[in-house]
Amino acid sequence: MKKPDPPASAEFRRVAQAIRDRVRDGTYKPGQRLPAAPAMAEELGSNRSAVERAVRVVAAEGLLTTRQGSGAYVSRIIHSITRDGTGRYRKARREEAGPEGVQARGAFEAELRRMNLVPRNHPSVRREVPPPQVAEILGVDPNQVSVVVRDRRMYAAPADAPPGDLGTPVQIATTYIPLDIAGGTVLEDLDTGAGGMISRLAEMGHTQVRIGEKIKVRTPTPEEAEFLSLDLDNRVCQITHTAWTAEDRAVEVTVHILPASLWELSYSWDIENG
Amino acid sequence: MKKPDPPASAEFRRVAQAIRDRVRDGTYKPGQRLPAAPAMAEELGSNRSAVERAVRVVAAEGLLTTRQGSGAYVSRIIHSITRDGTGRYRKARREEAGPEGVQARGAFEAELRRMNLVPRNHPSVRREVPPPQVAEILGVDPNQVSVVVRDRRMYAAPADAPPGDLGTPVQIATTYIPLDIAGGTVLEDLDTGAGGMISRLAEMGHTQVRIGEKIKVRTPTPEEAEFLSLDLDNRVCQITHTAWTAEDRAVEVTVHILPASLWELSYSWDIENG
DNA sequence: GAGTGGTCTAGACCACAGA
DNA sequence: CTGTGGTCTAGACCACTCG
Repeated sequence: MKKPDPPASAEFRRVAQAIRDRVRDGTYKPGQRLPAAPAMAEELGSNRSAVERAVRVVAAEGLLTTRQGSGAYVSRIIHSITRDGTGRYRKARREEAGPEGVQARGAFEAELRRMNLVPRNHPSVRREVPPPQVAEILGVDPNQVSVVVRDRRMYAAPADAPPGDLGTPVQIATTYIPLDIAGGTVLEDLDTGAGGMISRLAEMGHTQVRIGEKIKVRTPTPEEAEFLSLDLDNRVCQITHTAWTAEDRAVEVTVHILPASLWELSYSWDIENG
Repeated sequence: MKKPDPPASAEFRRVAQAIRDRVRDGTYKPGQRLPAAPAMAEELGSNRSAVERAVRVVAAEGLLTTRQGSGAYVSRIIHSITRDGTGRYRKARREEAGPEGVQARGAFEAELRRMNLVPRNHPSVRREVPPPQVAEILGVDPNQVSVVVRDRRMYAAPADAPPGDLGTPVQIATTYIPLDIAGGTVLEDLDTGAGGMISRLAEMGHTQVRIGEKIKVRTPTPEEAEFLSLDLDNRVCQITHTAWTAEDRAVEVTVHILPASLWELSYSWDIENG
């Protein structure tokens, strides 16, 4: 049954909306493969080009992921995960956190459990030449190996997934600490112990008293797109997180890369009335 | 001089990068019209379809704006404006703020001035039935006219622009206040006086002591796209800002809609070490 | 009315996935 | 090897802007 009648203004948007609707109402379920483009074109009374373009649009919004040669799939996570920026920095919460520190746990984990998912982590540690903006914040040499880099790739896996299944990549968190602070300490170990980095830094005399976060929305780099299985025209939130000591020294910078469609960011604070 | 040699994987991406480069290096200046698609195709050794698609991609990133029948233009603002979420809520700053309150002034204005721009404002006030999520936060009836709505459309104009030229739309801010608080008060006037809404609310016994903001990145609605002159596949940040009193009553919700490519968000706070 | 971007069509080739 | 998405091509029509 063709449908050539309407003046066809923005046919691909009509198809895109049909796809969104089917994802939202569960006709297409998370993880499921969509019908091939020609089939869907037939079904919707359209043509392959329009369907391809529609899929591109919806994929850029984060609802679909395409894999060349294989098909278009509904994203496994189609609702937002909340990242509570401020709430995580309370001592009570920090003490109950696991080895990988505050960021990986607490609210984030609870958030995922509500979706029947569990967090997985792939940490790594190395020494490196810092990116220029990070070097500037930390006040270290941008041309030398002057920072310890703690890299965490974070996933969300179905609660019943086998240990080998990492699940969906949801975040890249890269922490930079000046080499003269972290070099040769437990901060170069994968496991930093109870309370994580923040507690260790405090024990070394670098107690954090103030946090700043800057948020920028942009397209992912090819590497980010690859790891997060995003299209190049998706969007990521880049959060540059900086921790200062009472002496106003920046002791830690963490850059978080989050698929923008996957997350909701939350901050809260008291007003100074003095 | 054609360039048909390379296997042409993602020709439109090559063209898109060429356009980005020319915007970044000033070959195409802010506000300037780009060459027509066929001309640009010739110049870059490409074809109209590839150029159109490339323009679409770069426009979705916020660097270009297209006007059907007229042309593609470099966006007037191609660098980020910073919105400091937390810094604006200090009493010192509030007292020096103008009539439209904290949000419209302070850091935002300073930020713009550095780009040789000045803020312009189009406020309006009315009573309305609140959107469901707002009604839930404020605890008011979602089916009745139960809130006062203060709407501000914000622009950035060149410093030397005539008064008639509003400049580039940069933000929509919609504030909702329960009718039983704001009804019949100065909060229904366009000008709320020195210190703005926050000070007036405090004087009425609704002192704000805690702020929460939730940030979501999404595609704009057609109406938002229209006002902000965005394409439908751009992105906006939707910031839902809530203010609570000491009695834990939400007295004000403001929804900010910002073109994501135009803004950088910033938050900072002290860590509780108690 | 001429020029512009927006869209659609139809067909073609490629790279990749997976049986 | 077949089917898939990704892309390119070339031409066509439309809606809109602007002189």
